[in-house]
Amino acid sequence: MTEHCPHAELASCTQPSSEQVATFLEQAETLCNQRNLRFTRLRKQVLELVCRAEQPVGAYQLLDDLRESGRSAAPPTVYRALDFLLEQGLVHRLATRNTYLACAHPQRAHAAVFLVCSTCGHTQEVHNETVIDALRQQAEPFDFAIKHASVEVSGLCHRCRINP
Amino acid sequence: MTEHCPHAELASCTQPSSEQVATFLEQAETLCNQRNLRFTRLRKQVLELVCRAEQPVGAYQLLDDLRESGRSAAPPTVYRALDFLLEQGLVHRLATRNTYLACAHPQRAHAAVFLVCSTCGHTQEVHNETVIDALRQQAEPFDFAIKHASVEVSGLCHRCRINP
DNA sequence: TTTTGTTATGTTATAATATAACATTATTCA
DNA sequence: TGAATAATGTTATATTATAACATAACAAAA
Repeated sequence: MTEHCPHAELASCTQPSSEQVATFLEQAETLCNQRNLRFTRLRKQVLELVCRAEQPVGAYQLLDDLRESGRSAAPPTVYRALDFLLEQGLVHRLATRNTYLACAHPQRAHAAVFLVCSTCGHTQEVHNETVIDALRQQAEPFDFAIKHASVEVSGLCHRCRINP
Repeated sequence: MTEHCPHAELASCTQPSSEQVATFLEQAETLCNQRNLRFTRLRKQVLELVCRAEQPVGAYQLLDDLRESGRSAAPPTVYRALDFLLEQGLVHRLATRNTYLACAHPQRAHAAVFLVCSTCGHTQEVHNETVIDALRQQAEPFDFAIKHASVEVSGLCHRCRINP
């Protein structure tokens, strides 16, 4: 998921080459097989659409894309596929924007932080244990058992800072 | 915002006494006056409803509440009041749940973390610079200028852990 | 290989959340 | 007072997501 990013030289982004998409889809398929789950044509197609999107994409955009591809589709078509992909950690949902993006590291479970540019929408997934460690520290005195953390940071990306 | 919380002995929660609500509303009014902004009857009423809610509350629940109170109201009525209160830091919005809650510390700007119990909905606002520091650290190599961080942790609260 | 149970998808309808656009009222301040 | 600005009222509609039930595809046992 690295190559053609228009904004971030420093790291991965959401506009991968065809080759990278193919690799990612293969990884996803392998992972589903290992878990005895069905990586159906629909699920694969939705994941591919999410991967190819330059930026986090909305469910109804995916619905349009599916329909353009000739498939008959309604909202549940998309949401069910997304639910599956979310459960398997293959995509993430940005709650602050109601959009979906491919996971940068689907292999292993992880806590992710998203840096979302409020100008161009470019979104960077970053991983680092310090944030989740800090959250665990904060949760502890409340005896709160963390299941999932949604950490979405909005601001200006490098490119938009330089060239507003 | 402390007294009657059914679940957390350890800290503040969203079910305050009438007295505490009154104090909070006074604080809000003072703050608006200082900023030369109008703490109108509608804004006050919406803030009071948010304060009195036992848990983070949805916009359409607030709409119903307003109507029950005899006021004529439509969705924009609520959303405009909420937008104002959000801008002034008097309420927070939980993006993962589309709900709103009174800010525990409206006096000063701050980065907040929300511990949201996925069983009972009880939500704890906590403050601590370690999380935002960790985020700043993560954003720096990307030259990303943070404007706002949405940090929402779902899991089990103390009470629901003990008494499931 | 048919049967049977399970999982996935199709389809229609609708719920839940949020905003656009324009009219009216209230407030401020010259 | 009157003009400008800010807030609210009102109607309509956009956007995001789910419920409910029918059909199809698949898997595993009989």
